[in-house]
Amino acid sequence: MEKKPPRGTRKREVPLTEAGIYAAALRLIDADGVEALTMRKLATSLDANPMSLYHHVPNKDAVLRGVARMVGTQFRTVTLEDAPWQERIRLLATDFRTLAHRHPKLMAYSFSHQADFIQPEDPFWVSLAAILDAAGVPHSELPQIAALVCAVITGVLTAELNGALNQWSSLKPPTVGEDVLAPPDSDENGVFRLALDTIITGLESRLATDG
Amino acid sequence: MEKKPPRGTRKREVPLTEAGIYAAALRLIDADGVEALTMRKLATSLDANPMSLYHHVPNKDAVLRGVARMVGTQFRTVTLEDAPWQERIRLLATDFRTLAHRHPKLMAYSFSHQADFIQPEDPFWVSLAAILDAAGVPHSELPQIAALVCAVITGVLTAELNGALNQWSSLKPPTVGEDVLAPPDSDENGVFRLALDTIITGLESRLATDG
DNA sequence: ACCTGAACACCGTTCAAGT
DNA sequence: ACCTGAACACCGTTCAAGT
Repeated sequence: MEKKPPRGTRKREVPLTEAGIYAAALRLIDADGVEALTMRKLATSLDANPMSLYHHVPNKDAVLRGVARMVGTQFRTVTLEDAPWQERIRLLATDFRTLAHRHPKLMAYSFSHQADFIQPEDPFWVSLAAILDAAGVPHSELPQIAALVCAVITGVLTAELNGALNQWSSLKPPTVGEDVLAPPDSDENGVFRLALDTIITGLESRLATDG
Repeated sequence: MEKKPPRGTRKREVPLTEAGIYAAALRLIDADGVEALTMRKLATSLDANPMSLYHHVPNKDAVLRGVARMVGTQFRTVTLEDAPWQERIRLLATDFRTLAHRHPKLMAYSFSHQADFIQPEDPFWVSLAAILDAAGVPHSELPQIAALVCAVITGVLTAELNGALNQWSSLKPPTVGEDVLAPPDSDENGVFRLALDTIITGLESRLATDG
């Protein structure tokens, strides 16, 4: 048996690195939320002195941006060149949703606080542009249409992640009196798919009248 | 000329009240953002001791919720019973957008942090439910459809308020090389209206196939 | 009833000093 | 080059004491 060094002086097995700091921050965020992340707690979780972090990262905001970028990089989707664009956009959206569900606290934060979370070189944006192009969206309209799709997807996901979607869809229609109460946990999958189908149908009809 | 009392002991003309605290908080939020709001600064702006606030308000979170509720109460929209539901939903959305533009920092915060920001008795929700009912949405689907409309509107507004919409819609399509850069400030009005039109069209076609 | 000063347990970050 | 302790300028909130 080795003797454990006294608490607080235990040596790190791994040297402090930028990537290691982001990974530890992500663990804390997944567990307790972005607002509970503290440079001091982050350092403690790495067995480091709080001030040591500042040799690898300029400040807390950079940590949050770094974590968001790291997670964004993990996004993967398969490209189905031959499938209809409706199917492809559905797949893209659900793949993105899967990532959002893996790190809900971080993603909810990123959607609302980091306007540059989705970048032009990101696979999400590249795929989206390719799909809309394949669907026949004119180049002149493509940025606006892509922006609208992004906004709708992140908007519905935000509402889902923070519970608003669930609350709204359990409200009974206020005009009638004899309805039963909605089930305690209404189907969020359903509302997400509904939103997706609705904008896809809307885009379909826009493309039909254009061409 | 009256002699001003020395700095820091100037007497309040108005006694401290819950509503007065919310109003002062809103002024600070409009000016500097939610994250800059501090119980201590809030007290200073009211010429009060920081601790005096706690006799009218339980804590900072209650202040934020109170401010959000106060602003939410200000929402007004006219009811055009006779207009087609497409027109009515457009008007409801733009009225809501007007309110969001009046207090962008607070609304962006509320959308992402307060799942219960839109409540069942709020005029926004009541109007939305009435319009969808008039449009012929079956009662059984109404909560889900209303939730989807809420999520899309708040989602697009969030993206607009935090600048993401503008950034996304200025990205040039990544596949082509010879495009000119998008104009520095692309038309957000346009993207908002585009999103609105797209979900309205999507809903239209869903209602058509239902009936 | 309403207000207040002191205090507690935290923050992020700077800086001079150590190895 | 990397780490660290002390310190600074803040936070939200509790509590005992004042009027």
